[in-house]
Amino acid sequence: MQRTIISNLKNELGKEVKINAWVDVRRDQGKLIFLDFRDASGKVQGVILPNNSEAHSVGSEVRPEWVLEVLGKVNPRPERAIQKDKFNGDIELEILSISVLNKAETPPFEVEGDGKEVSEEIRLKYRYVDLRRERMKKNILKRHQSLQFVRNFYSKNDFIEIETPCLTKSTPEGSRDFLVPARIDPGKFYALPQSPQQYKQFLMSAGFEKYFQIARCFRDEDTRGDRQPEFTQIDVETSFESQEEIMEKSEQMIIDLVESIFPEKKIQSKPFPRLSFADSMEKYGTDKPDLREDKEDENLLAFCWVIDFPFFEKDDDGGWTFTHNPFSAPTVESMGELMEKRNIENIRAAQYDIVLNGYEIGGGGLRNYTPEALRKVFEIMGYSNDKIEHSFSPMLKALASGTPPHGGIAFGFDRIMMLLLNEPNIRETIAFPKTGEGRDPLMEGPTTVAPDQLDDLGIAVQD
RNA sequence: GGGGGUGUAGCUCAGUUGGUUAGAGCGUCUGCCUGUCACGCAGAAGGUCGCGGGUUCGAGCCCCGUCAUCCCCGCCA
Repeated sequence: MQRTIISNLKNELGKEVKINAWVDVRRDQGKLIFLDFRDASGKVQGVILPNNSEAHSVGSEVRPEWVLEVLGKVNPRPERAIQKDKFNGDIELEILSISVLNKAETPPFEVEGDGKEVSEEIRLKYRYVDLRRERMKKNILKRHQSLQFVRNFYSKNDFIEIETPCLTKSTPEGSRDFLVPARIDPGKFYALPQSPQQYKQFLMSAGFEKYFQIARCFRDEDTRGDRQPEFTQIDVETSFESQEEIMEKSEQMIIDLVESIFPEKKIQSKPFPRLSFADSMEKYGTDKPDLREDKEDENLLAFCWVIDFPFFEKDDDGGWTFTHNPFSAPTVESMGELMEKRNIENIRAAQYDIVLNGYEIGGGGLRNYTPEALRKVFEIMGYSNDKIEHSFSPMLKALASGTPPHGGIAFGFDRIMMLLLNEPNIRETIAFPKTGEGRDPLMEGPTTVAPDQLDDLGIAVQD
C-alpha cells in the first residue's frame, strides 16, 4: 500500500491508509490508547480501540519520537471529540496495526512547544530533535520558500546564478579570514571568502552582465545575536546600470519577497525612504535608523536606504581607511577629488545601505571600473606598490581588460529571515548555527586532528 | 581583547546568615483508567551542585582560578 501523508488524510475519509510517522504524544488510558502522529506535513490523532488486542499490545510499548508504520482507517471524530481549532481536529486514524521502524531514547527535551523554555545550548546540541518542533520547521520552510523566491525573481529578470569558489586567497583589510592550509604548498593557505566581491567583479569583466548567487560567506570575527561566522548572502552584480536602477531592482525584489512569502507583514512606506548618511547620523545618531512608527507592531516593516557615505575615515594610526568597501566608486562629483587625492574627508562613495527596523540588511555600490581609480583608493590608504600588486593585481588587470561600468548589492539573508520571522536572533533561522564562540555544539567542532593530517600539511601546533 | 549574566535531577528552576539525609514542577519507570488531546489517579527511580584549588570544625552557598553558554563593547571591507 502506498503511504499517505498526514495532511492528505482528510481526503481519505472512510478508507484504509498507511502512514509513516513519529509518535508525537502518547495518552494511554488502558483500554483506549491515543497516539498523536507527526510527519513532515502535519499531525493527526490515532486511536487504538479496545477490541484490537494486537495493536493494543504494540501501542502500549511505543513512546514519543518512535518511528512507526501504521495501517489505519480514517474516521470522522465522534461529535463530542471534535477539536475545532486543531489541524485534523475533526478526523482521527483508527489504528489497525502498528509496526515499529525505529525506537527512540527519551528525548532530552519535549518537542512540543516553541522551545523558548529550553536552554539554547541543549537545543543546539540535539538540533536534530529541536528541528522537529513546529516553530523550527516553519522557519526552515519559510527560509526555503524565500530562497526559491529570490532565485526565481532574479532568474526571471535575466540574471544567472554563478557559483564562485570557497577556496580562495586571503586579501588584506576587511574582516579576519578563515584560513585553510594548502597541502600542495606547505606553509601557504587558502582563505574562505568574506564575500564573493572580487569574483563577481571578474564576472562583470567576463561579460555576464547580470549575476546573482546565494553565497555562503565566512568571517572570523566574534558573533552577535545577528551575526554568525558563516552566513548566507544574496549577492548581486550588474553591468551598465546606474545606482538608481540597481536600487530600484533591489527594492522591488524585497517588496515582492515580503508580499509573496510573508503576506501578514505591512511595509510602512513604499518606495523606501532615503536618507543621507549625514542626515541619519544627525537625526537618529546611527546609520541604521529604526523608522517604525509603531514599535509594538511586530508585523510592521520600516525599510529605508542610507546613501551618500563618506568614502574614507581615519583609522587608529591616523591613516585613511575605507568605510565600506575598497572597490566602491566615488560619486560622480567626488571623482575629481579621488583622482587628485585631495579633500579626502569629503569624498563621497556611490554606496547604498538598505536598513530594516534598525538592522542593516544589505549594502552595495557602484564599483571603480578603471584600474587608475581603484589604484588611487589603495594609494590613499597608504598601500605600497608591492602590497597593491601582491593583493590586487588580478583585479587591476581585469579592470584593464575591458571591464564595463558595474555595481551591485549584497543582502544578509539570515538577518532578513530573522526579522521577517520575528525571531530574536539569527540562529533560529539557521538549521545548524554556531555558538557565540563560533563552536558547533552538535558536531563539537573545532577539534584537534590526527598528527598525520598535520604532517601532510607541514603544520606543527604550538602548545 | 574587555564588561555583565548564567551553570544544582533528563528539562526548567528553588535552595534563607556557611550547619542534619539538597527540594519542586515537567519528563521517565511501574500499576490503575473506554473519548483523551497539557489526559487523570497512586507509587517509584533519578544528583560529579560545570571543573580544579583554597578558607572553615563544616561549602551548593565565601575566596581564587578555569571551562562552557548568553548579552553588550571592541571587532565585523
